[in-house]
Amino acid sequence: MTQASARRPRADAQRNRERVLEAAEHLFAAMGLAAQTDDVAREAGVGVGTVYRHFPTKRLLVEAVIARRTESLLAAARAAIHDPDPGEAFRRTFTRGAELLGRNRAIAEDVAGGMNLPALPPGIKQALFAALSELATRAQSAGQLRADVCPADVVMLVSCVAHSVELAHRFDPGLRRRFVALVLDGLRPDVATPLPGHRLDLDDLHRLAARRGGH
Amino acid sequence: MTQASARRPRADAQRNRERVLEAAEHLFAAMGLAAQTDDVAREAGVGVGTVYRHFPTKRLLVEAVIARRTESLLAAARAAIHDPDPGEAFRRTFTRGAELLGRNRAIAEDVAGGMNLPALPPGIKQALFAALSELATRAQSAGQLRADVCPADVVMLVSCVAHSVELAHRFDPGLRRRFVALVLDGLRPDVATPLPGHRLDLDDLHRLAARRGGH
DNA sequence: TGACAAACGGAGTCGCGGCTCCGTATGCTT
DNA sequence: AAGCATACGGAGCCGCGACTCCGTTTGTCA
Repeated sequence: MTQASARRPRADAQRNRERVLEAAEHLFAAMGLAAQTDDVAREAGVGVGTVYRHFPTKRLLVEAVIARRTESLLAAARAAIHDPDPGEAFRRTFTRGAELLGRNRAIAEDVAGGMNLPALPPGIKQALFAALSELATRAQSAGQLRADVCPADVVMLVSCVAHSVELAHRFDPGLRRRFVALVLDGLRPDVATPLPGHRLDLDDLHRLAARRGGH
Repeated sequence: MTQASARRPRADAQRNRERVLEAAEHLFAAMGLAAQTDDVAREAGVGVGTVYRHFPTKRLLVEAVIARRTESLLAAARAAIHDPDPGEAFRRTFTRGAELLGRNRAIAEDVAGGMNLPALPPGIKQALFAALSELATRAQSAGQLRADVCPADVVMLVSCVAHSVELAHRFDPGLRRRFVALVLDGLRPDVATPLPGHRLDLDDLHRLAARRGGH
């Protein structure tokens, strides 16, 4: 068997890794994915080489940042599943997610542009979407969410909220909140002009993504 | 005064310009703005140099294509202003616009990512947004559209529809239609949880865009 | 039909941004 | 304190895609 792991990393390495993550969080939140690795390095007071040693790819750095910023939302979403008022639980979680997106441009861009499903092993994004779907289904059973939306619609709406974050950034911060309010109104069970087309769940979404991705 | 214009351009030049436009329309519709100028040239059976002689910039080529594909929608939008049923006129025009976006990936990307307001002299995009705002206002006066949405919201919704086109392309064509239906439901006057924040009209939007653009 | 302006083609340039390489510095262990 | 693995820095590389330049071709007009 191969000589396994890992004595504890050197102190400066650990410190620098933390600095890089913090710099990346700031820059990505403020400038989105357009922030360059060199900028992150400068902000962290570190050379580019160091950034790439800790995060061999820009994508990996981005995902590390997203993971850190998303954990508590995932916890909240999972807790909300047992809320006695499923409609409210869904709306609260949806809104809270929107606010996270509003606070971090890079996460918004990532969710808007990709929601690219083959993410990290832990798969926080998938977990979040799964929890949100669960919340939606419960709200539907309670008659507090229109019955004809499906998990794929919810994912799409989240992606559109992420898109509205970019617009809000470019024009007016208020736009995002107004959009979320409009969407939630459109999701009420009483309006409900039946939606065209067919329902898709998260698995269908994965399958379709894989097919198109494979070209 | 300077020697003014323009004897008629050479026959091959005219022919090539047309070929380039047509190739660009096909490629941009199918692959979005990711289609490269070299591809357009190849598809047109022409050298890159020729493309750049007729359209000195990729952006100018894109805008020429958009202008061609958008004219008839603008005419329809303007005609709809005099429709006796303003609610229906708004919804029909909104839907028709969404379908145009669904048919042309590049236009969708352009509307989603930029809706960058300083466009060509004719300013087709502005004209379209103006007409759509007018339609919305009339629908509101007739009590067929919630009173608290404003022109900026409508522009944002269009941009989000454009975004949903990308998702539809990547996952399932049905997603766009479902999104449009959801949004139109959210715009009905009877639901109307009041929207947060303040109203913005198109001029505000221009002003804000200019301020941010100037950094 | 000759001559010349107009147009063509496409190899090459250029800027950008992600990433690598390697000579130097530094923390840890003995 | 010496030695070595680990980590650092940042100049430079490389691929990509928009755009240019110039030698060649072609339409037009006298």
